[in-house]
Amino acid sequence: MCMARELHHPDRDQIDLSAVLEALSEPVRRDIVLRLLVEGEAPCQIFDNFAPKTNLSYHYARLREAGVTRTRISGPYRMISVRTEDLAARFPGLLEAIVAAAGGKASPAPAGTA
Amino acid sequence: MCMARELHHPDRDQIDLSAVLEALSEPVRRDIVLRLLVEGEAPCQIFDNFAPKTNLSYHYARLREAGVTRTRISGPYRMISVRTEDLAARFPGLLEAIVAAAGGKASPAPAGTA
DNA sequence: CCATCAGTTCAATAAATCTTGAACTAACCT
DNA sequence: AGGTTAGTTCAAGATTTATTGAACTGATGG
Repeated sequence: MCMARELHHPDRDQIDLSAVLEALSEPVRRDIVLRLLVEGEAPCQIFDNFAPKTNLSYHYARLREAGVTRTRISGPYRMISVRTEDLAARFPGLLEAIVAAAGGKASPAPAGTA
Repeated sequence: MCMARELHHPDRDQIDLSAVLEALSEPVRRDIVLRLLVEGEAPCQIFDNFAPKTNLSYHYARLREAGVTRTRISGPYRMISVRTEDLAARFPGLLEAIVAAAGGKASPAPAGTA
């Protein structure tokens, strides 16, 4: 019913390993993270060709609630970024290993996005 | 209906990142892997206090089909082990990072198992 | 104010996952 | 053969996850 002005993000210490692995086990979510690591902070719309909007919204929420991403409201946009420092502090090397593992077959690099 | 004599294991090259992450996102399965890394190859029964047998059997299958573990039939036992070399070759550093991340709150070390 | 744009929430459905009891298999022991 | 042990398969229910259309919110621009 309400659209919270401040979105919930878990504290660094509360980031749960199961939640992170689960979040990153989903290909669309992993592609989002991969792309964000290249782009840095970005508006959500850069992912509009990854899936229908309503589905993306669901995936954003899962990533955010798992502590993998941070979402900031900036005017009409949601700026999303990976919580690299928090993840590195809590689970050293984990994100790097997953990114490296996914690197070979990363996001399909849809035409007209670079 | 049939109980295959040879269990199916994916080839090293076919181990899928999503499947591995998904397999290791489950706490019971992660605890099994953690314990196996300490014990080396072990009969399944060492996990009998982790969960009901029928449930363990399900988790063994998921780990095996994801390419995380290998199961070998030895007389009346199933010997299970982690495919550390295959995982290291396919996804370098991934298993180590997950183990390190889980290390702090590893298996509950149930009494009378050491 | 009205329209639009970015993205969410709701509701409903489909699909996958988890869990367990009951019945089973295969190997071993006496 | 009969009994035991190790672990699986089947069937069914409970829970979770994924996906989508419709309706919404909140900010911006005419």
